[in-house]
Amino acid sequence: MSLHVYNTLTGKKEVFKSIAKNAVGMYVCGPTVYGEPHLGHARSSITFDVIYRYLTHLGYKVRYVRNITDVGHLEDEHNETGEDKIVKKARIEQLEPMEVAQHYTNVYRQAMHALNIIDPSIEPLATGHIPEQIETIAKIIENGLAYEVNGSVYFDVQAYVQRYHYGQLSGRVLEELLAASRADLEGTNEKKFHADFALWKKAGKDHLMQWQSPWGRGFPGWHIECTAMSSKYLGIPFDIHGGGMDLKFPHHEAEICQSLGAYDKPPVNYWLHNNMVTLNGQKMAKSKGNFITLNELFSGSHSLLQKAYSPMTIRFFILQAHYGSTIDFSNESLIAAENALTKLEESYKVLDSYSAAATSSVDEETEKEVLETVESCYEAMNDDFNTAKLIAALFGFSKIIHKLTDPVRPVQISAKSVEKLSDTYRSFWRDVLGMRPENANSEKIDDLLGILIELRQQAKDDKNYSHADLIRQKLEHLGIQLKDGKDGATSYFL
RNA sequence: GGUCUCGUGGCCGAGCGGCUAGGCACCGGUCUGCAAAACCGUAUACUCCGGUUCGAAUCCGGACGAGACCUCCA
Repeated sequence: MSLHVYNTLTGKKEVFKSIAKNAVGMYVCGPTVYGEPHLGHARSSITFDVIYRYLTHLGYKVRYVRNITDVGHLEDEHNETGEDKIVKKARIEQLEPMEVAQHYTNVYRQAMHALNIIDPSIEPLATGHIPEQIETIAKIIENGLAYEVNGSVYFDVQAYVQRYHYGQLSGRVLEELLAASRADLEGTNEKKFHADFALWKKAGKDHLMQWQSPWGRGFPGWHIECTAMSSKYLGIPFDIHGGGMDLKFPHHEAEICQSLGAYDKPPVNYWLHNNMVTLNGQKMAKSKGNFITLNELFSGSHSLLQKAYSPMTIRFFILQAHYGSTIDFSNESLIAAENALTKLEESYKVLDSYSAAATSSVDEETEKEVLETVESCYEAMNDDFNTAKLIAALFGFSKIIHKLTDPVRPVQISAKSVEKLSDTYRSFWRDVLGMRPENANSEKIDDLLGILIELRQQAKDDKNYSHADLIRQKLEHLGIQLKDGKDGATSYFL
């Protein structure tokens, strides 16, 4: 089966076909850097990280662009007191707006690295592309699809619908937008039509982030940066545009308008949207104040957290569900994820140190299982990046590995099959799912535990089991687990 | 109010018309000084009511429930 993706634009699973034969252009909406990154950000970045990794695994050369929105945009566009979010944060924290943006950009990047997310090929900043945005806006005006009022520029939706189909992505129709109109809020509005959206906003004197433009001093509208930057680095149209579900409307709908408005071409062939992380069934969001930041998860410092959860646990937790479904946060499911992750990680280590004994007897049944499981790994990922199914397949591998290394009656398979199993497991576990071992044990710890294991062994030899158990128990309290193997050797797990 | 999505066993979560998803937890067994791990085995499902079909968790209609978007949001 070839790669199929669920295209939110058409609402269907489609065969994925890239524009260039062996290359893919992918753009994903990154964060607005005015606050701590939370679980929701992790979901989006992990989703597209795995998509990026899998496309690369399939042999595509991927140019992956993920922006940083470092202009805060308005808290409330309809209200004159609407304040730029980054500017507001800067006022509260008594910093330069760019200090705020820089700080949260740094925090975001650190968290991404902790989650083993590969850096995008290009990570453009909105403020670094003001000329490009102005240029794009000018093109739209030139094409008669935007108008200037009082130093601000708005997209002319009414003119747009004369030429193009509006609401393709969000399924919204203009009549609906009219019906939902907040006419009562529009007293001071400059827009000709309430569905029009800002491309450029005039800045007041005390607005801290502002730039010179053909329309006077101001700052760009929220949606235009993605159009300007994606077209600059990926061309038009490009292959994949990703982001959270909540961005479908108005943000992505506006991007389609802007792209058609400026270039007469739709921006992208495949729209992919990840679903939300919920907390007690409610969307986790900054604006709702019910979010848990990534650093809180890593350290366990949040009243809702029973314990700290490692970055890989978070990553695994998210990958256990398909990206298109919501996932509900709970301590129970995080702990379950932690246990499951440990199992797969241990099987991986066992396999890593396994070498097939030279033998002529080969278990046909197991041989077949290996091939089938390899197959199901690809099937899972080709089916719209179904990581939940992939993980189920990896547990299949785990079972096979334990059969091979059974201390009593190990099953034999051919060296070729072992290699196949090993390569596939490594590819999918490490390269595609991006799971990395977390406890790089320092040599000192290894030596120290070696001493304790030796002392315990002496106690065991003397049949002083209470002493032996005491050592094991005390280590257990420190989170170190001792396991006595069949061969008499003891191993430890942090 | 409008648009849309979803409702699976104790918990999480695949499934898109017939064939064991998987994980976590639980229980029984093998192994072990005891644990742990591993292995073998048992159990627990498809919100409700109609319909289509030889056959439905899966398709259609309805009810109830939950959520998302319609303002900034991953």
